[in-house]
Amino acid sequence: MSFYVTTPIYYVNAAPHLGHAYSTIAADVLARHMRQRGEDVFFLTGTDEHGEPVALAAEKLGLTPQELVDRNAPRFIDLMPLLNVSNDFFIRTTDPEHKARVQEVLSTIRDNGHVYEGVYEGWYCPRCADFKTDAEAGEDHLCPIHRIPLIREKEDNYFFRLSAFQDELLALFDAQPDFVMPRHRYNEARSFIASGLQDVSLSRSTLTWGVPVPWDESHVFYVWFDALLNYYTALSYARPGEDLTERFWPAQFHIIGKDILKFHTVFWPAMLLAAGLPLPEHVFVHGFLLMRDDSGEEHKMSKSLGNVLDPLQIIDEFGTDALRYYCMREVSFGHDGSVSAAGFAARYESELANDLGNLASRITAMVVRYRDGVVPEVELDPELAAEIDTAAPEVCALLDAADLSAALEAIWQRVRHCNRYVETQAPWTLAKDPDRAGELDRVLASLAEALRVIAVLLQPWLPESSDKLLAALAAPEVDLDGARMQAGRLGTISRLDPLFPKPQG
RNA sequence: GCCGGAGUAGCUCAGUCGGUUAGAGCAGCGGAAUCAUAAUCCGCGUGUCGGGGGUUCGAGUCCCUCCUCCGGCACCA
Repeated sequence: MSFYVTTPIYYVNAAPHLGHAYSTIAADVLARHMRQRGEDVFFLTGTDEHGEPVALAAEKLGLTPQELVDRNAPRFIDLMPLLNVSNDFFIRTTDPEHKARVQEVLSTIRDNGHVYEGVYEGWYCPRCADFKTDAEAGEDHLCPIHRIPLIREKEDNYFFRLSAFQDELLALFDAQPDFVMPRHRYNEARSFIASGLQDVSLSRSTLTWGVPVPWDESHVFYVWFDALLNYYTALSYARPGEDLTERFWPAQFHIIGKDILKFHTVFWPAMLLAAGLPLPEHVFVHGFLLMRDDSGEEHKMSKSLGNVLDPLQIIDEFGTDALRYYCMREVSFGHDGSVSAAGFAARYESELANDLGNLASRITAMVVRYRDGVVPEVELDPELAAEIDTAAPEVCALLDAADLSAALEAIWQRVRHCNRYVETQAPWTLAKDPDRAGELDRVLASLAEALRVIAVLLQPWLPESSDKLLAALAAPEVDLDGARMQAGRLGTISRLDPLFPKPQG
């Protein structure tokens, strides 16, 4: 089966921050997991490069918009290997293939009768050269930036007949209760639709930085229509000479943040309906990571506070896996949650270093010490096997629902279980009594195998550490079929350097 | 204002269709062990499950009401 998962495309105007990393890591965990299951996976991320903010920023810097995006896009492209993200393609909405495809799809929507010419009327700031929302204009109709009076202006626009899709969207939501996840986001989206949909502008005539409207070159498409289509257009040109659309469309999961819910759960399905294209299966809306400073105050992430938990610094000091783990572990996926430097340090030390790192360390050390690294070929402890073997199906079920944090917790329960098993079996005691060599064989073999299974299960979250662990066990297979006791072959075990070394001091 | 979510141990949270003495992790206190990155394991909680009322043999779980916090109520990407 095919599995297509996407991240939002990131607006090139901002510098990459933890929020970008969060969405991307989440999608990567899903992609990696599905590959382990043998699915035909395509994982897309990219940058959103059109629209007014880019045009304005470029002007300020004395650059063309294209120069600006060419300068900024690499910051996001380079972020992917840094996070050890396994995306299959990186789309830029300035790609000529994307633009051509956007024009095609939107022309189809027009041919299908869902576009009309109209007049957009709103509060306009001559200094910003832009319309303000009613909320921004406020009751006094002043520009929130310049504090000057706004002018009631009109602009010729093409409109998308969003209102015509209200009933179809409601029917979609009723028929597919998991179209938007988690449930509270589904409610939010549905109530927005039920409250009544208005038509939306599809084009801008005051702006030139965008995809030209093919039937009227004096307009460019409003950036959201161009941006959303990336999920669809990318498949047509990601592989030169090959169109992957048939193979991967529709997507199984769009992973997005809650700030762009409306566009992905209302506009996007309506556009696809208008174009006669199949709809994605799930839009998963995650929450925000709130920064907690030393005084315990919570803040939404921003550039000025970005240094409270700097992802690049974490990667630098503790490695990519530590960042990936912390993001997926600390915050229940789908909810907002607090992150902090102190929280990171606590989880790194107690969970990565002490629970997992030390477990790997003690098991490999004992097999080397007591059996020269050779895992005895004996019957495994059925009780431990039963505990370990229930993990893979549990993880699969949880990840089918994109519950990334619960799945990780399910694995961690096995990590803790293994540490308890070591204590209750006390292999060091067995080792002192030659008559109990058989018992020791069984304990060591069971633990080594359990550790292998855990390493396979953790691969989507901790790809680097999982590889190291499996290398030390001389059992490199990561297919999920192997995530059962005695489903893999262990080679001669070698000593393992600490997976998560503690900072000195 | 309207709609939706949340309020459970010091902290972060789990509690599926209402059913046995309400759970986990962390932090704290006490102990055991020594294979291991001094890591691990065991034991220890008088929690008004936000307040009040109701339904029920039985409610954290359902209904009503009140309080507090958060989100949405559209063209900022």
